[in-house]
Amino acid sequence: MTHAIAGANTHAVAAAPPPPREGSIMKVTARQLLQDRNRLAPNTVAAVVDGRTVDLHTPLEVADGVEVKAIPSDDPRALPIIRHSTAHVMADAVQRLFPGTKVTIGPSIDSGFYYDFDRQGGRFTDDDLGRIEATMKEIVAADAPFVRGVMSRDEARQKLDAMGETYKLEILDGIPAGEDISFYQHGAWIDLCEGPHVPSTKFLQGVKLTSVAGAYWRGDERRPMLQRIYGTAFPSQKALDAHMKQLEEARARDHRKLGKELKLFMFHEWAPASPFFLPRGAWVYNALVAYVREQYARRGYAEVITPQIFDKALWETSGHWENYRDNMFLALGTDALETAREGHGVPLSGVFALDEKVSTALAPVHANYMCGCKAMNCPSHCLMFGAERRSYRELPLRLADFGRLHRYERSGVTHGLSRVRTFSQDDAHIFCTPDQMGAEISGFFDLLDEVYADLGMRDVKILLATRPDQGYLGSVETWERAEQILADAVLGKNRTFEFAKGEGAFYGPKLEFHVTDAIGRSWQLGTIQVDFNLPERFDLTYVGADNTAHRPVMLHRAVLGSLERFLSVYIEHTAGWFPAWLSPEQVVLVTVSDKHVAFAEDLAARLRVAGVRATVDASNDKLNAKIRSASLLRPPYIGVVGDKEVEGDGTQLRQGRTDLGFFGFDALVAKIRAESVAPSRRAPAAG
RNA sequence: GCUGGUGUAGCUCAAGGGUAGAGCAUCGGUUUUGUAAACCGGUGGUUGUGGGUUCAAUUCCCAUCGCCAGCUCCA
Repeated sequence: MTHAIAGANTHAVAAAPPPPREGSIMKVTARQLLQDRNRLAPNTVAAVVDGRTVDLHTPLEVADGVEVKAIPSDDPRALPIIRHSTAHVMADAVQRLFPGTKVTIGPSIDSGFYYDFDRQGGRFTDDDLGRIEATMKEIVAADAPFVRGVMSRDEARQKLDAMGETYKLEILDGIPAGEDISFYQHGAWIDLCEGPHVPSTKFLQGVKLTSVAGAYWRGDERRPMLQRIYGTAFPSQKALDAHMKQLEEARARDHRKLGKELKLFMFHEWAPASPFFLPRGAWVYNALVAYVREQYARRGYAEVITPQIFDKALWETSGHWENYRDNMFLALGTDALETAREGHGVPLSGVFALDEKVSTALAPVHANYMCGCKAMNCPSHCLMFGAERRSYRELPLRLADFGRLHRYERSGVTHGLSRVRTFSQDDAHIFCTPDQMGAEISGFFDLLDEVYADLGMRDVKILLATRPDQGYLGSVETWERAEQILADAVLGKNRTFEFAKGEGAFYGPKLEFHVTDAIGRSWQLGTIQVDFNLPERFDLTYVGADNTAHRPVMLHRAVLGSLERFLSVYIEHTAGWFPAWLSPEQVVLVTVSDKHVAFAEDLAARLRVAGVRATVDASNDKLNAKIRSASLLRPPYIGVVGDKEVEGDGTQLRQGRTDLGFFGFDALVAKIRAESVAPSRRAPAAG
């Protein structure tokens, strides 16, 4: 029982010893430093000492006169501390309510915190969450101070053993020799923990448990499944309320919900994770492709069209067979299927992913018959490059491809449009000389900046994803060279980047471009990857000015990435309110009464001839109802047509809930036509 | 793939061992409307699919598929 444990531990968690002084170096806590300077405020959660964020409990070795700043509870740096402490309070509550439950780890995360528990035989229900939350509130109200203590390794082991905390024992064994083995206690509850923590439980206002889910011990699917409880915490109830509102906003923008409501796309269980684009969605999709094509036309790209299904030999050459086979759909002819069926009696459909059973059944046909649906365009482009004798004068050769790709994604990972099994990308491969790489990457930055600006995506953040630990092609030296080129290109554009260690593709390092959407969430969209490997594998060469063969470099790049995934981001970014240049309809005309229908139909027809996408709602609903039902599809403009508008040959225009006033036919055409192209393509305003 | 949840009309949701109901949408009619929901009436379901238990299953059990959350994965 928790209380018995705490009783036994009272001595172990003693106050820290008085600070030893060694010359000008002393060992003191941030609390002492702040007190000495009279800067400890009632709302101080932690401190910044020497540039490091530390809690008030942990003894530090600092020099005399070190700089110390208090962190108040509403400082962003306090948030992870508050959340981590809240995780402790939750674990306390769980062990009070469910004795025998073992604790494991409970970190703070971006959206809050979680704690993983091993609860024998039991799972936590929503009711349990309510009870846990209530108990947590009691613990918070008790205003119990957090106390830090240090034990020897043997003491710690005995203690955890007595508590039956087997997972904590495993964590203890992982703590390197020489490091302090610290425990934190609040009230009667104690936990092996390195901190940091808030001074007392009263700092944990605005606490909310959000969900429960399974999670593997140490993220390893071979190890026990634990019960993870997620929650979030803020310095105040008010801040929590704001956060809950933000979540609600995100739910309201969920592209799966909007996709249905706005009739953009659908799914069917006979093609799992494969979107069907309905006419409105297909319009947006095609408009995006048209926009990118226009960009390509001005930037020297050439678009190609390539096959869907290839002999296994292609994938063996490219390395996908070895590195990516489990994610590929295989396609077989009837004869191969018959061979497999006869040999093994395994029922097969025409297209499927490779699992062990199927793999065994197919063993006899692998050699000759196996084909793969393309999961990437690059190998095709290599074949195209290699099909002719290439001159250095042709480089850089930029081959763009909107080809449809199929990737087998495991059933649990698919998600709306953002993770699907079939999609196409605004994909292109640039074949160039090593000398041209810098200029090509630089040119790509220009393209990227213009596209993101046109789409209203801000705050482009760049990550450099480096060589994975294993399963990569080529030599370490080649990788390092490529990583250097990418880093130099970013710096050459006066931009900064962060490393994403080990996150590179198996064939090369990449830059990832992350943008922030309208409600502050970050998404990876674009990427550019250096690849020395595929040209090697496909033995691609060009004839240089010196009349000898040289190996080209390949750059893989995409601006929007998967168009499907981009649409999911863009729908949520705009909440379904597409700008006129990307909206399936630009103006919906609603009539005041059916006297006006004939005029409205005529006006809409003339608008369409003039290049404006206009429709008419001629139903016999009242005007209010028509405006409402038109609004549900979120068109950029709605135009009201009544007697006055028939008279003036135009419409009373509204945008959302705003009345824009009367627009005659010519003015309306001029306005909407001007907005029918991407912002970067519009004529600059006169004057 | 794993853990848990879930699947009822086109959509959002009720009900429930004795073959299901609302609102909206759709259809028909009345109304002729001035800036976010007029009124009346009708149609619409093998309750995801396949087995099992039972006199009886949509309800209980098993399997399977889809979806949702999380884990793992994301070339």
